[in-house]
Amino acid sequence: MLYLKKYFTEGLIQFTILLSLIGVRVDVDTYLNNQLPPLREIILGPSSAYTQTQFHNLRNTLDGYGIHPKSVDLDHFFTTRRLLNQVRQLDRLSVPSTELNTWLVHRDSETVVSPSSQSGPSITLENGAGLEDVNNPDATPAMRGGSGAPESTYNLNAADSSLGAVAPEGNQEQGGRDGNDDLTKEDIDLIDILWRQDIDLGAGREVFNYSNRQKENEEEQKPNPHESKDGNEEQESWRNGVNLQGVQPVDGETGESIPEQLPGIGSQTSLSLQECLRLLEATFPFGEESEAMEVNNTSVPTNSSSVNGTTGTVESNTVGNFELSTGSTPVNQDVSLHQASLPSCSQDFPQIFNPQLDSISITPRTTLPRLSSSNSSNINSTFGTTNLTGIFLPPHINSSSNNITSTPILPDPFSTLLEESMLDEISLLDLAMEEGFSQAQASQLEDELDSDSGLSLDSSHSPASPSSSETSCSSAASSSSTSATFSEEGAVGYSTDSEVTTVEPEEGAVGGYQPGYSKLCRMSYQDPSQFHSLPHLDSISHNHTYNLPLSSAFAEHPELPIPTGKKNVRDKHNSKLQTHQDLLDKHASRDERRARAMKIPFSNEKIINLPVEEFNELLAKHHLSEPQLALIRDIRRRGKNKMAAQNCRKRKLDTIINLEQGVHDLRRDKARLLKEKMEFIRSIRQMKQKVQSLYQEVFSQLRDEEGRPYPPSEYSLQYSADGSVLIMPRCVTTAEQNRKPEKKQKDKKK
DNA sequence: TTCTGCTGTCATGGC
DNA sequence: CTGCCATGACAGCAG
Repeated sequence: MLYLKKYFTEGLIQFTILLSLIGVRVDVDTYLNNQLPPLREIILGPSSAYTQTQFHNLRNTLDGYGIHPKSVDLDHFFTTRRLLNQVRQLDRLSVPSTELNTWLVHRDSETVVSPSSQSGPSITLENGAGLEDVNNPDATPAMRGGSGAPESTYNLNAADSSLGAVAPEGNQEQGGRDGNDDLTKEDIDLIDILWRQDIDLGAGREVFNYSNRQKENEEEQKPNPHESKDGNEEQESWRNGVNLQGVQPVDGETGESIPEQLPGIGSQTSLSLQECLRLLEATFPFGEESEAMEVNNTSVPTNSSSVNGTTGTVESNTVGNFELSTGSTPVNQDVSLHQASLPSCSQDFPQIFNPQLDSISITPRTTLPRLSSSNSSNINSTFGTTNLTGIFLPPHINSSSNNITSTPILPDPFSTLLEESMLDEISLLDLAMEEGFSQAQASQLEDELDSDSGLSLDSSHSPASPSSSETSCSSAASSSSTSATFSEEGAVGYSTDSEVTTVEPEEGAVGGYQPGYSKLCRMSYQDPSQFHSLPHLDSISHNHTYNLPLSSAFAEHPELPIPTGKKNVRDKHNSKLQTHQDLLDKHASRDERRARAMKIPFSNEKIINLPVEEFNELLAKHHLSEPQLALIRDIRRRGKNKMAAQNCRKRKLDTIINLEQGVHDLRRDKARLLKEKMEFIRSIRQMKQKVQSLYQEVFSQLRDEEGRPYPPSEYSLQYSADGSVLIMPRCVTTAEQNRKPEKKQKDKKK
């Protein structure tokens, strides 16, 4: 059965790891508690029968933060709950599951199964018990468990029971189990928020690494449950040794020793870690006692030492929360799972628990300490919770909790949470904006594509970019294997047409079908491949009347086949061309036929494109009648006007395209500016947050002549221009905002 | 048949 | 004044 469990558990773990890798959070807690009794049975073992009640108990404990029903702290508890709910409502942060999380789960399950785990609890219990007794005189007998074992022991049992380990003391679990779910989620949210906040505040990654190292150390340190059974004394001695060392946790980032004030947060976390480790060891007896003694000597002593040194017996020590050393502060005694779950608040928490802090601004802080105190009584439940949380919490949470000591600055947690939520909103806005921007870009791209399909084609021919148009046209002309001779004509307006015209023989008799070529140029823009298919020109339906040398030539030499026939020879669509030529002739004939009718001796092309001087010479050469001259002038006028109209239309298109481009650029700039704006807003908020935290910190440390803290409701800090900070009554501040109060002035360096 | 786009043409104005 | 160009407006044609 054990093997089956092990394999099954391993499979689940692997599956969970995969899920975590792809970002899916696996709420094992839920499944274990509610959904899969068989699974739980398999993983946790037959002892899970106990666990149900234990889970209930645990849940209760979590909800109540381990507060005894009769405890006066229930008020605080509800307050905390309310605040937490509010925070949750502000922003629900989904905690991503990670590998670490999965492993923790696995370990727990294994631990439960393994008989050693059962024995293990006793060991831990002893350690914790001693501490617990000392620290938590408040603990009710019921909480401690019917066994009468020390609280620590009880806690351990509870934790184990939560895991499915045998927990004969049902009483203990009552406090803790039920609340686990809710608290765990809340804690997760808080932890995640705080963790992010730490990151935002610049907490070094090494901090987390440090915590991780501690975790690992703890894992390694954790002797096998079996051994722990027998070696409870060893652990205690180990811890004692740690205490003797008096090593304080060191901020991984700053290298400074971390204040020991941290309440039970760390302890809780550590407890969960230890339990997890212990369970893991139980499952996978990789950890040798010797290896654990090495690890303990190194990492463990650091945290616990400080604790013991101050308070003498701190749950955290018992729990093995090395990171959080609360020894010096009386708060140390208060250990709450919540706080334990709260990751990166380490530095702030001292402030939080600092009684000097003004109640107004630090309402959350006050609540938290209270919670911790209340929890102190229900350490057992806390531990149970811790197990769940620690096990199921995402790795970063754990790391963050471990890192609490190392985190540099932690402002008011709730304000931080609020700030974070706001920041998240901003980030969401940013994302939305970015998305909008991307969408806008996409739409613009679509527009551009559309314009390319339509306008841009023309744009290439636009007068504004005559070069391009010309180039394209020239390319088209070149593709048509004709050398541009239009220069001879003295190109006018768009070279496109003129160049195209050059395709024809100089006389232009052979089909100076300019419009068609212009169209060709456009088509070439649309699809360059069409350059090779010049014959398509023949298929151009539009008839462009007068400059058509074709028609003129045809008119002049009716007997000759239509000049376009040259191209048509290559063309496969002769019949089509024939029809088209008919149409061309038909349409072109208007001025052409007139010219024919009037016996005009030269082509319309010359009439239109020749420079004025040459044109006049041409006219002078031939003795033309007045009607002929009038017709020629009309032809020239219309021809030029036609080109002018084409140029004009091209310019229009080009203008439109330019405007579109300008709109695109403006939109892009707008999006960029908005993004920058949001970034500035975010940075400003962060600065405000920091300033607020500093304000609170400074204010909380201020004392009057009698050493009493200033009530924040009556006094406030004012910043002077020279950088000094003044504390002055609020009434004065409000009434005499502009006047510099000469009241109490205390320079605060900051 | 209607709509739309393209083209040619005319009228006008400016240079 | 003439020539050229630009442009709006209109009409015709074709898809």
